[in-house]
Amino acid sequence: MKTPLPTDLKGDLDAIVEAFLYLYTESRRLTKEIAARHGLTGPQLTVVKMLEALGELPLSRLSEKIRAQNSTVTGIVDRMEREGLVTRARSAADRRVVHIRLTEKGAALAREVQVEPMDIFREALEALTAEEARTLLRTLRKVARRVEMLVEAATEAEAK
Amino acid sequence: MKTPLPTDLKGDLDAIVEAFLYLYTESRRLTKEIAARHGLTGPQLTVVKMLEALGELPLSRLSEKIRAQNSTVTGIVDRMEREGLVTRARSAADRRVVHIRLTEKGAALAREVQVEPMDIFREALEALTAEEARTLLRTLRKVARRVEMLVEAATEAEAK
DNA sequence: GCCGAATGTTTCGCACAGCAAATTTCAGCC
DNA sequence: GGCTGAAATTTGCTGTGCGAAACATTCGGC
Repeated sequence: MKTPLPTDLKGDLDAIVEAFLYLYTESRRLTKEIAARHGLTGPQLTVVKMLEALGELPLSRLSEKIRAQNSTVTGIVDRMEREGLVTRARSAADRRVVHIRLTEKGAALAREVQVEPMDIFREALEALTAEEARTLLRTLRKVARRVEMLVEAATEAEAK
Repeated sequence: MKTPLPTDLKGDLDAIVEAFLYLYTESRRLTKEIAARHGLTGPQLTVVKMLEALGELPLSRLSEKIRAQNSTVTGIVDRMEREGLVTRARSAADRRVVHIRLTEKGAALAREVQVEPMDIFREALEALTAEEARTLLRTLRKVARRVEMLVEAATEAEAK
């Protein structure tokens, strides 16, 4: 710690966590609302946008991207396929893998929903000055690096 | 804008969103993992810690705190009551309201799980200087206010 | 003191998310 | 060919989450 000032740093940290949680849950709630307006659920909107950005993807790749298990994603894709939003196609190169791709209907929907997840958050960020944004980014990155370290330490401790 | 530098502000904002999401999902994943280690789910751990900090709470108050509907919280409390972690008690003052309180078992569990939700995030925040923390807080608050405004604007537009 | 509105909670029905374990199909290797 | 491991799916289960409706209670007004 460079500046040990123990003033009411603790209070500040609590407040940061609170603000952070507010921002996240609110952004997420809105995303869900937008998704619902188009007959989608939150995760489904995420998938649609992911596929729009990256083109077709093996299911496993998709699972990694949205941080879920294959079996979970299988279910999500099932429901989306049922709605005619995506198609499955076995890979010619490796017939174990299944490529997920947007249908025309899915692609149209993706274009229609111009809002990306977390968009309201992004929009709110525009109230910041460039200076503030840069500082915020630097700070968040610092915190992120620290989280990474803590995570590593934790997983190592587990592999005791 | 004090510093109009429109350099690659957009890129910065994207990076902020990314870092933000990383921090959230990672913190949440860890919280869930810790909760699971003690036979709890994520929301249940949140409730336990909330009650530990605030004492008994009306169910509605609890719902607000964890940002969920009453009907959702009823379910969560049901399961926790089944496990003997909390009790319900009708208020004497207003017999409509139900106070949720930790049982001895619940309180013991709360003491045992010293980690609060988002704790790893909080821990990572300690890598910041007091100065940085204060700036971060100020910036997040600003963004939060902006989100609030956007939310209000959106809900008003809906009530057209 | 009664009535209608408001408040707090629960019930019900529903759909999705999410996981683990077991299974199937396939690729690559010896 | 037989083995091992990877990719995806199936199955079975639990929890989350919501909205609508039901219910009890309280409160405000008259």
